[in-house]
Amino acid sequence: MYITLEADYAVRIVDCLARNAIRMDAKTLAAHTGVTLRFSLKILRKLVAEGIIRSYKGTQGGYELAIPAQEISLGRVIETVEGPIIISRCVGHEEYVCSQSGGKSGYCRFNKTYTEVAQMVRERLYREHFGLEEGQEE
Amino acid sequence: MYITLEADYAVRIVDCLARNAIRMDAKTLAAHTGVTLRFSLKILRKLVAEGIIRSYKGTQGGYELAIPAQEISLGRVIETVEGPIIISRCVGHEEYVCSQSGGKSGYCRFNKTYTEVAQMVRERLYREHFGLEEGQEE
DNA sequence: TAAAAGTACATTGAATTGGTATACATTTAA
DNA sequence: TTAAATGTATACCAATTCAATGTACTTTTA
Repeated sequence: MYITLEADYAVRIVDCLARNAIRMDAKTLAAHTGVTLRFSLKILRKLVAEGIIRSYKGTQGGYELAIPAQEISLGRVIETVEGPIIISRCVGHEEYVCSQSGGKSGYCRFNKTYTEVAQMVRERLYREHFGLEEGQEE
Repeated sequence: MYITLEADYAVRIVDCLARNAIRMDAKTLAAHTGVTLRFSLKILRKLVAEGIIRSYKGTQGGYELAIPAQEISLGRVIETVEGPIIISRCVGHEEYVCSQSGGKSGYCRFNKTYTEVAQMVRERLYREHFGLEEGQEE
Protein backbone atom coordinates (compact mmCIF):
# COMPACT_ATOMS: atom_id res chain seq x y z
CA MET A 1 0.00 0.00 0.00
CA TYR A 2 2.44 2.58 -1.23
CA ILE A 3 2.21 5.63 -3.38
CA THR A 4 4.55 5.13 -6.29
CA LEU A 5 8.04 6.57 -6.42
CA GLU A 6 6.86 8.62 -9.38
CA ALA A 7 4.26 10.35 -7.21
CA ASP A 8 6.90 10.97 -4.59
CA TYR A 9 9.13 12.54 -7.23
CA ALA A 10 6.27 14.74 -8.43
CA VAL A 11 5.80 16.01 -4.90
CA ARG A 12 9.49 16.81 -4.59
CA ILE A 13 9.44 18.71 -7.86
CA VAL A 14 6.43 20.82 -6.97
CA ASP A 15 7.87 21.42 -3.52
CA CYS A 16 11.16 22.51 -5.03
CA LEU A 17 9.40 24.98 -7.32
CA ALA A 18 7.31 26.24 -4.43
CA ARG A 19 10.32 26.82 -2.19
CA ASN A 20 12.45 28.57 -4.75
CA ALA A 21 9.74 30.54 -6.50
CA ILE A 22 11.80 31.18 -9.61
CA ARG A 23 11.78 29.68 -13.07
CA MET A 24 13.95 26.57 -13.11
CA ASP A 25 14.97 24.44 -16.04
CA ALA A 26 14.55 20.69 -16.02
CA LYS A 27 18.20 19.95 -15.45
CA THR A 28 18.44 22.12 -12.36
CA LEU A 29 15.20 20.74 -11.03
CA ALA A 30 16.40 17.19 -11.55
CA ALA A 31 19.64 17.93 -9.75
CA HIS A 32 17.86 19.50 -6.81
CA THR A 33 15.27 16.78 -6.34
CA GLY A 34 17.45 13.77 -7.01
CA VAL A 35 15.25 12.59 -9.86
CA THR A 36 16.89 11.59 -13.12
CA LEU A 37 16.51 14.17 -15.86
CA ARG A 38 14.57 11.96 -18.23
CA PHE A 39 12.14 10.76 -15.65
CA SER A 40 11.58 14.23 -14.32
CA LEU A 41 10.74 15.41 -17.83
CA LYS A 42 8.02 12.80 -18.04
CA ILE A 43 6.59 13.88 -14.70
CA LEU A 44 6.86 17.56 -15.60
CA ARG A 45 4.74 17.00 -18.69
CA LYS A 46 1.95 15.48 -16.59
CA LEU A 47 2.06 18.38 -14.16
CA VAL A 48 1.92 20.87 -17.01
CA ALA A 49 -1.04 19.07 -18.60
CA GLU A 50 -2.85 19.22 -15.27
CA GLY A 51 -2.24 22.96 -15.00
CA ILE A 52 -0.17 22.79 -11.84
CA ILE A 53 2.97 24.15 -13.42
CA ARG A 54 3.69 26.13 -16.55
CA SER A 55 6.53 25.56 -19.00
CA TYR A 56 8.49 28.01 -21.11
CA LYS A 57 10.42 27.03 -24.19
CA GLY A 58 13.45 28.65 -25.69
CA THR A 59 16.75 29.79 -24.38
CA GLN A 60 15.54 31.20 -21.09
CA GLY A 61 12.83 28.58 -20.68
CA GLY A 62 12.03 26.34 -17.77
CA TYR A 63 9.23 25.68 -15.33
CA GLU A 64 7.27 27.66 -12.74
CA LEU A 65 4.19 27.03 -10.68
CA ALA A 66 1.09 27.95 -12.66
CA ILE A 67 -0.82 28.89 -9.51
CA PRO A 68 0.15 29.91 -5.96
CA ALA A 69 1.73 27.11 -3.97
CA GLN A 70 -0.94 27.45 -1.27
CA GLU A 71 -3.56 26.44 -3.79
CA ILE A 72 -1.81 23.24 -4.84
CA SER A 73 -2.76 20.26 -2.76
CA LEU A 74 -0.70 17.16 -2.14
CA GLY A 75 -3.62 15.02 -3.28
CA ARG A 76 -3.91 16.76 -6.59
CA VAL A 77 -0.23 16.26 -7.36
CA ILE A 78 -0.37 12.59 -6.42
CA GLU A 79 -3.52 11.88 -8.39
CA THR A 80 -2.08 13.71 -11.37
CA VAL A 81 0.73 11.23 -11.76
CA GLU A 82 -0.81 8.03 -10.52
CA GLY A 83 -4.50 8.40 -11.14
CA PRO A 84 -7.35 8.25 -8.66
CA ILE A 85 -6.70 6.98 -5.17
CA ILE A 86 -8.36 3.60 -4.76
CA ILE A 87 -7.80 0.89 -2.18
CA SER A 88 -9.25 -2.27 -3.64
CA ARG A 89 -9.68 -3.28 -7.26
CA CYS A 90 -13.06 -4.79 -6.58
CA VAL A 91 -14.60 -1.48 -5.54
CA GLY A 92 -17.49 -0.97 -7.88
CA HIS A 93 -17.23 -4.39 -9.48
CA GLU A 94 -19.15 -6.80 -7.29
CA GLU A 95 -17.51 -9.82 -8.83
CA TYR A 96 -16.55 -12.65 -6.59
CA VAL A 97 -18.99 -15.09 -5.16
CA CYS A 98 -18.57 -16.95 -1.90
CA SER A 99 -21.68 -18.84 -1.01
CA GLN A 100 -22.21 -22.25 0.39
CA SER A 101 -25.29 -23.66 2.04
CA GLY A 102 -27.93 -20.95 1.71
CA GLY A 103 -25.36 -18.15 1.92
CA LYS A 104 -26.55 -15.33 -0.30
CA SER A 105 -24.41 -14.93 -3.37
CA GLY A 106 -21.78 -12.63 -1.97
CA TYR A 107 -20.13 -9.70 -3.54
CA CYS A 108 -17.02 -8.20 -2.09
CA ARG A 109 -17.84 -8.01 1.61
CA PHE A 110 -15.89 -4.85 2.35
CA ASN A 111 -16.60 -2.80 -0.71
CA LYS A 112 -18.08 -0.04 1.36
CA THR A 113 -15.17 0.01 3.78
CA TYR A 114 -12.64 0.28 1.00
CA THR A 115 -14.56 3.10 -0.59
CA GLU A 116 -14.67 4.92 2.72
CA VAL A 117 -10.98 4.47 3.35
CA ALA A 118 -10.09 5.76 -0.09
CA GLN A 119 -12.29 8.77 0.50
CA MET A 120 -10.64 9.47 3.85
CA VAL A 121 -7.20 9.30 2.33
CA ARG A 122 -8.21 11.52 -0.54
CA GLU A 123 -9.70 14.14 1.76
CA ARG A 124 -6.65 14.21 3.96
CA LEU A 125 -4.27 14.59 1.05
CA TYR A 126 -6.34 17.33 -0.54
CA ARG A 127 -6.29 19.24 2.72
CA GLU A 128 -2.50 19.47 2.66
CA HIS A 129 -0.97 22.17 0.54
CA PHE A 130 2.42 23.30 -0.63
CA GLY A 131 4.00 26.55 0.35
CA LEU A 132 3.21 26.74 4.04
CA GLU A 133 6.02 25.49 6.18
CA GLU A 134 5.43 24.98 9.89
CA GLY A 135 1.88 25.92 10.88
CA GLN A 136 0.38 24.11 7.94
CA GLU A 137 -3.16 23.56 9.28
CA GLU A 138 -5.38 26.16 7.66
CA MET B 1 -2.28 2.84 -3.96
CA TYR B 2 -3.82 -0.59 -3.89
CA ILE B 3 -3.88 -3.40 -1.44
CA THR B 4 -2.44 -6.42 -3.21
CA LEU B 5 -4.56 -9.12 -4.78
CA GLU B 6 -3.08 -11.48 -2.26
CA ALA B 7 -4.53 -9.44 0.59
CA ASP B 8 -7.85 -9.38 -1.18
CA TYR B 9 -7.73 -13.17 -1.47
CA ALA B 10 -6.92 -13.51 2.20
CA VAL B 11 -9.96 -11.43 3.05
CA ARG B 12 -12.16 -13.63 0.87
CA ILE B 13 -10.83 -16.75 2.50
CA VAL B 14 -11.41 -15.54 6.05
CA ASP B 15 -14.83 -14.25 5.05
CA CYS B 16 -15.70 -17.60 3.53
CA LEU B 17 -14.70 -19.43 6.71
CA ALA B 18 -16.61 -16.89 8.79
CA ARG B 19 -19.79 -17.29 6.77
CA ASN B 20 -19.81 -21.03 6.63
CA ALA B 21 -18.53 -21.69 10.13
CA ILE B 22 -17.47 -25.26 9.36
CA ARG B 23 -14.15 -26.91 8.72
CA MET B 24 -13.27 -26.63 5.03
CA ASP B 25 -10.39 -28.17 3.16
CA ALA B 26 -8.15 -26.08 0.95
CA LYS B 27 -9.66 -27.34 -2.29
CA THR B 28 -13.20 -26.38 -1.31
CA LEU B 29 -12.04 -23.05 0.00
CA ALA B 30 -10.19 -22.33 -3.22
CA ALA B 31 -13.24 -23.21 -5.28
CA HIS B 32 -15.50 -20.98 -3.21
CA THR B 33 -13.25 -17.95 -3.21
CA GLY B 34 -11.99 -18.16 -6.76
CA VAL B 35 -8.35 -18.30 -5.66
CA THR B 36 -6.09 -20.95 -7.21
CA LEU B 37 -5.42 -23.88 -4.91
CA ARG B 38 -1.67 -23.39 -4.73
CA PHE B 39 -1.85 -19.71 -4.05
CA SER B 40 -4.53 -20.16 -1.44
CA LEU B 41 -2.31 -22.68 0.35
CA LYS B 42 0.37 -20.07 0.59
CA ILE B 43 -2.04 -17.55 2.03
CA LEU B 44 -3.54 -20.10 4.41
CA ARG B 45 -0.15 -20.78 5.89
CA LYS B 46 0.34 -17.11 6.70
CA LEU B 47 -3.07 -16.91 8.32
CA VAL B 48 -2.33 -20.00 10.39
CA ALA B 49 1.03 -18.61 11.50
CA GLU B 50 -0.71 -15.41 12.58
CA GLY B 51 -3.23 -17.37 14.63
CA ILE B 52 -6.27 -16.24 12.69
CA ILE B 53 -7.18 -19.70 11.45
CA ARG B 54 -6.33 -23.20 12.59
CA SER B 55 -5.43 -26.15 10.40
CA TYR B 56 -6.14 -29.85 10.82
CA LYS B 57 -4.21 -32.55 9.05
CA GLY B 58 -5.32 -35.97 8.02
CA THR B 59 -8.29 -37.45 6.25
CA GLN B 60 -10.88 -35.17 7.76
CA GLY B 61 -8.55 -32.21 7.94
CA GLY B 62 -9.01 -28.66 6.74
CA TYR B 63 -9.24 -25.14 8.11
CA GLU B 64 -11.38 -23.29 10.63
CA LEU B 65 -11.26 -19.89 12.25
CA ALA B 66 -9.06 -20.02 15.34
CA ILE B 67 -11.06 -17.28 17.05
CA PRO B 68 -14.57 -15.86 16.68
CA ALA B 69 -15.13 -13.99 13.45
CA GLN B 70 -16.15 -10.86 15.35
CA GLU B 71 -12.69 -10.69 16.84
CA ILE B 72 -10.88 -10.78 13.51
CA SER B 73 -10.32 -7.38 11.97
CA LEU B 74 -9.90 -6.59 8.32
CA GLY B 75 -6.71 -4.74 9.10
CA ARG B 76 -5.15 -7.70 10.82
CA VAL B 77 -5.82 -9.97 7.87
CA ILE B 78 -4.43 -7.46 5.40
CA GLU B 79 -1.30 -6.75 7.42
CA THR B 80 -0.77 -10.47 7.91
CA VAL B 81 -0.27 -11.05 4.22
CA GLU B 82 1.26 -7.83 3.05
CA GLY B 83 3.03 -6.39 6.05
CA PRO B 84 2.48 -3.07 7.76
CA ILE B 85 0.39 -0.41 6.09
CA ILE B 86 2.62 2.43 4.97
CA ILE B 87 2.01 5.19 2.46
CA SER B 88 5.41 6.55 1.55
CA ARG B 89 8.78 4.84 1.51
CA CYS B 90 10.51 7.87 2.90
CA VAL B 91 8.59 7.82 6.15
CA GLY B 92 11.21 7.55 8.82
CA HIS B 93 14.13 8.01 6.45
CA GLU B 94 14.64 11.71 5.94
CA GLU B 95 16.70 11.28 2.82
CA TYR B 96 16.17 13.65 -0.04
CA VAL B 97 17.51 17.15 -0.13
CA CYS B 98 15.95 20.04 -1.99
CA SER B 99 17.62 23.27 -1.11
CA GLN B 100 18.65 26.19 -3.19
CA SER B 101 19.55 29.68 -2.04
CA GLY B 102 19.44 29.53 1.73
CA GLY B 103 16.71 26.91 1.80
CA LYS B 104 17.32 24.66 4.79
CA SER B 105 18.45 21.20 3.76
CA GLY B 106 15.10 19.57 3.36
CA TYR B 107 13.88 16.18 4.34
CA CYS B 108 10.71 14.77 2.95
CA ARG B 109 8.28 17.66 3.28
CA PHE B 110 5.19 15.56 3.96
CA ASN B 111 6.59 12.87 6.18
CA LYS B 112 4.19 13.75 8.94
CA THR B 113 1.20 13.76 6.63
CA TYR B 114 2.03 10.36 5.24
CA THR B 115 2.44 8.96 8.71
CA GLU B 116 -0.93 10.36 9.71
CA VAL B 117 -2.66 8.98 6.65
CA ALA B 118 -1.23 5.53 7.21
CA GLN B 119 -2.40 5.66 10.80
CA MET B 120 -5.90 6.69 9.76
CA VAL B 121 -6.13 3.85 7.28
CA ARG B 122 -4.84 1.37 9.79
CA GLU B 123 -7.33 2.46 12.44
CA ARG B 124 -10.24 2.27 10.07
CA LEU B 125 -9.31 -1.19 8.85
CA TYR B 126 -8.81 -2.49 12.38
CA ARG B 127 -12.26 -1.24 13.32
CA GLU B 128 -13.91 -3.44 10.71
CA HIS B 129 -14.51 -7.05 11.63
CA PHE B 130 -15.70 -10.24 10.04
CA GLY B 131 -18.85 -12.03 10.98
CA LEU B 132 -21.31 -9.19 11.36
CA GLU B 133 -23.33 -8.67 8.24
CA GLU B 134 -25.52 -5.57 7.96
CA GLY B 135 -25.25 -3.46 11.10
CA GLN B 136 -21.52 -3.82 11.25
CA GLU B 137 -20.68 -0.73 13.29
CA GLU B 138 -20.07 -1.80 16.86
C1' DT C 1 19.42 30.54 -37.68
C1' DA C 2 21.41 27.64 -34.46
C1' DA C 3 21.45 26.45 -29.84
C1' DA C 4 18.69 25.89 -25.87
C1' DA C 5 14.94 24.41 -24.20
C1' DG C 6 10.61 21.49 -23.96
C1' DT C 7 7.58 17.35 -26.22
C1' DA C 8 6.35 12.78 -27.73
C1' DC C 9 6.57 8.06 -28.22
C1' DA C 10 8.87 3.77 -27.99
C1' DT C 11 11.87 0.80 -25.65
C1' DT C 12 14.53 -1.36 -22.06
C1' DG C 13 15.72 -2.96 -17.41
C1' DA C 14 14.48 -4.10 -12.68
C1' DA C 15 11.43 -5.09 -8.96
C1' DT C 16 7.30 -6.85 -7.28
C1' DT C 17 3.45 -9.64 -7.57
C1' DG C 18 1.00 -13.63 -8.69
C1' DG C 19 1.15 -18.31 -9.43
C1' DT C 20 3.42 -23.13 -9.77
C1' DA C 21 6.38 -27.45 -8.92
C1' DT C 22 8.52 -30.67 -6.17
C1' DA C 23 9.37 -32.96 -2.20
C1' DC C 24 8.05 -33.78 2.46
C1' DA C 25 5.46 -34.46 7.04
C1' DT C 26 1.39 -35.56 9.67
C1' DT C 27 -2.97 -37.62 10.61
C1' DT C 28 -6.57 -40.90 10.56
C1' DA C 29 -9.68 -44.41 8.74
C1' DA C 30 -9.63 -48.84 7.01
C1' DT D 1 0.06 -50.68 10.24
C1' DT D 2 -0.25 -48.56 6.21
C1' DA D 3 -1.91 -45.90 2.49
C1' DA D 4 -4.53 -42.14 1.17
C1' DA D 5 -5.85 -37.63 2.37
C1' DT D 6 -4.55 -33.73 4.02
C1' DG D 7 -1.41 -29.79 5.26
C1' DT D 8 3.83 -27.79 5.12
C1' DA D 9 8.09 -25.87 3.26
C1' DT D 10 11.16 -24.23 -0.01
C1' DA D 11 12.39 -22.95 -4.22
C1' DC D 12 11.30 -21.58 -8.62
C1' DC D 13 9.05 -19.37 -12.78
C1' DA D 14 6.08 -16.02 -15.28
C1' DA D 15 3.60 -11.84 -15.84
C1' DT D 16 2.85 -7.37 -14.76
C1' DT D 17 3.98 -2.99 -13.24
C1' DC D 18 7.25 0.45 -12.14
C1' DA D 19 11.25 3.13 -13.07
C1' DA D 20 14.30 4.80 -16.20
C1' DT D 21 16.33 5.69 -20.86
C1' DG D 22 16.84 6.43 -26.13
C1' DT D 23 15.75 8.59 -30.29
C1' DA D 24 13.65 11.86 -32.91
C1' DC D 25 11.10 16.05 -33.13
C1' DT D 26 9.13 20.96 -32.20
C1' DT D 27 9.22 25.50 -30.42
C1' DT D 28 11.39 29.60 -28.91
C1' DT D 29 14.57 33.30 -28.65
C1' DA D 30 19.16 35.46 -28.35
